[in-house]
Amino acid sequence: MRRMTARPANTHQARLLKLLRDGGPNSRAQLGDLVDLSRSKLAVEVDRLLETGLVVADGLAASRGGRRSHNIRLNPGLRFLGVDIGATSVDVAVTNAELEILGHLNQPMDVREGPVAVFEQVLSMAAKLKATGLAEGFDGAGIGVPGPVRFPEGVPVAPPIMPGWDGFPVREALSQELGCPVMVDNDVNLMAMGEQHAGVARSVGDFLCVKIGTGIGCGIVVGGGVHRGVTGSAGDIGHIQAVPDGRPCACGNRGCLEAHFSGAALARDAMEAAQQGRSAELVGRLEANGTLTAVDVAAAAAAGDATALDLIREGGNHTGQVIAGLVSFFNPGLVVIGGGVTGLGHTLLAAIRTQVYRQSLPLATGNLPIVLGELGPTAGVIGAARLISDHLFSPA
Amino acid sequence: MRRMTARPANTHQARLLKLLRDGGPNSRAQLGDLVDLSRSKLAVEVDRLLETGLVVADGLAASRGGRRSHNIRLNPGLRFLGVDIGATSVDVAVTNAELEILGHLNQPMDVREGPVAVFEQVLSMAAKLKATGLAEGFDGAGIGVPGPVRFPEGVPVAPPIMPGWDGFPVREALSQELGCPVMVDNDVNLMAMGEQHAGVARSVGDFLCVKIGTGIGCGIVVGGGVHRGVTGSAGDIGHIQAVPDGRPCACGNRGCLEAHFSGAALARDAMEAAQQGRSAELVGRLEANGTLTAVDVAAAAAAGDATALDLIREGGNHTGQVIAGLVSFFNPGLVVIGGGVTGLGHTLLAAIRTQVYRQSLPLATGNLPIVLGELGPTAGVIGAARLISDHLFSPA
DNA sequence: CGACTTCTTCCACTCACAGGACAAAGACGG
DNA sequence: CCGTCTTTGTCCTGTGAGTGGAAGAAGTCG
Repeated sequence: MRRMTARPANTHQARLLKLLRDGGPNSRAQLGDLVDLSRSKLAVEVDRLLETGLVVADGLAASRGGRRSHNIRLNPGLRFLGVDIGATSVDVAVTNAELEILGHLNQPMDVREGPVAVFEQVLSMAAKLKATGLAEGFDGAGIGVPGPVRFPEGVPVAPPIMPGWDGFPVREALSQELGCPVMVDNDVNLMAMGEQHAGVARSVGDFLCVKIGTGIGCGIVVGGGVHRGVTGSAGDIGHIQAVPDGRPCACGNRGCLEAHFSGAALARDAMEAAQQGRSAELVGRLEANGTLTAVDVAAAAAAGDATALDLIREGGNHTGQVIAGLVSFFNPGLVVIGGGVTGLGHTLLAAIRTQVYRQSLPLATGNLPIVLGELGPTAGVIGAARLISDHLFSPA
Repeated sequence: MRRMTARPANTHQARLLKLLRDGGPNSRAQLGDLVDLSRSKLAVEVDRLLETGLVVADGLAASRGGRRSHNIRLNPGLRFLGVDIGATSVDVAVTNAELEILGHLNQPMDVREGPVAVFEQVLSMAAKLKATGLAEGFDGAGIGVPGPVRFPEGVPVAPPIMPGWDGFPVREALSQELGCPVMVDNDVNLMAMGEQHAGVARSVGDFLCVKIGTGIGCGIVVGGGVHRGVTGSAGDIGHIQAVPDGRPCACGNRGCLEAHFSGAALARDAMEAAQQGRSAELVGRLEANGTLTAVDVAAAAAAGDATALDLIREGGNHTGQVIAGLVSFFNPGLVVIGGGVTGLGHTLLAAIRTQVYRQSLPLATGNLPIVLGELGPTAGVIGAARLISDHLFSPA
């Protein structure tokens, strides 16, 4: 199949495409109700979109009491590739133009192996998805990396946990390999966009999305759009001081949030507790696997292990304290907690909530939901697909 | 003089008005270079603006090598009132349409006397300014209050330091009294707008403006616009925890930034130091005045008093620590420090800078200026004038 | 089967705007 | 002082976007 290179010619077409993406197939008549255009104008723009092949006619809609309207949908052959590169694993998914996931692969991998090795992996995963017949090619790809990105160019800048990626032309390289447009962003921002598109943050204009994985980051959505900051490092809350004169952190300071709570810190704490014999549950798991990760802590907590619960609670307290500050500062309408450690679930959430509700002022917390992300590991890839579709569904 | 009630009829007119406000009088020809409009279109819109009286012709411009162009300027009779209600004083200023201050009054006053008393004061100050012949009436007024505001309605909500103002219809009441449109905002947001319009933040799209007065607040500018948060309490950083288990704060928590550093806290610390005889300078000032304020500390520091300098440094450290967190989170392009205690000047600034540059990551601080505000006590009133002019110079 | 709805297309009309032609006003060299 | 060139302002017409009415197409419902 030939890939679509068409782009909407004007804002009306862009608007229609986004309506069809977010609301699914729709009849011409209903589209007319949604956009404020005359029937004639609407017909012209829809016809042009049909010509470009971006949308297709799709039978007749149910009658609303008179003549039946024709259905319109985004071309069902359109395919986006969503890539979410985490610190320790890679997610690749294929979506249709409505950003529904058609196929999804996950593979453990260390980003520190460098861009070349990771790209090889990503491309082979993409090829595997293609081989299942889900796609014959991609109309666009979004990719998230665990570090700051100079957004317009799609290039990571000074990423602490992924040395070797600094300045690597991710966007250009991937675009070359895949032969389609590519957009690059921080993985946390993509998670926020994912939850905004298809998760708990639908219809919220200002919210924070805290991702607790190997590190800790925060997606900031202001007025419906992601705030990236002047150098692309906005949301980098892992190195906010949570404990004065606390533990040393890889960044050179002491007491950073990330040093006290994150997937990595939690694993370290669990190892320590096990070695000191403070938890039979953790000792057992250490002996079984030879090492411990955040997943083990989650399992131990689920089994009622007091030490594991304490670790999670303490981490939640630290995280909650930092979030409380951000809530006072930013006054969001929603806080989403996500990332690899959501398995820690309600113990973590409860600790965070307690801190935030205690420390922030009532006006800011009064009507502030603090919830777990809804999409789990798919948030990132959906956000990635959303990123590239936002780009492609905008006038050239 | 009859007041202008006209508003721009379309975005082109709004654009022209803002250009004339921010860039001063200009020739028709130069305006043509600045806005991307055909000469015919420009002429039509300028003519319409002349008809409404919002702008006036103003002689001939210098020749650019051919026929001389006609100058256009905002009606020099337009008058805006800028009101900045602080915790302990009130500023009222009259500006022309270019937001230049024509007259400015400042009066000590406690907001806790309530809205009725404060309004009486404000109106009498406005009348005094009118009496000097600066204005015969006002075309609009902006007003800042030291607490959260439900912006669209112009009503304070749950303001901690100004009980009695909760829900008071500031906008409506003042509009009634003055007979002109009024907009209300948080005083810190107005300070940010002031520095953005005429101060250090010109041409910066994303910045933070930290105001240290009786309390501490922070104006947040994102993409050129003020971020107010979902309940209007964004920027309320005074109650972020700066010292775990620190001093008790009026809000019920412990260790809030405001409890450790602010005009009020500084005065208290100085009193304590004087009573313990730790500083001859402060003791002298206490005996002379019967009490001590932040101004005394500033004076003592300027005289080289070690205790005063220590107090300022310690406060700066706490403030800097909080700001460091915000910088990591928000990644601004500039941080402005302002408010009543700018008299503490470079001692304070140095302490803040040290903390921020030490604690935040290089990518965020690499090219981040941290500077004192340029406008001092006029930032608020200029911001207030800017607020209402933005409103009036937008299509109705 | 006929009256009423709803949807789509067609067409004439309005309106915003661009851009060229031309006149007005000044600069500048001779 | 005069002619030529440049810049500015005005007038006018062409074009393309967009609206809204009319009429036809397709259905529903009693």
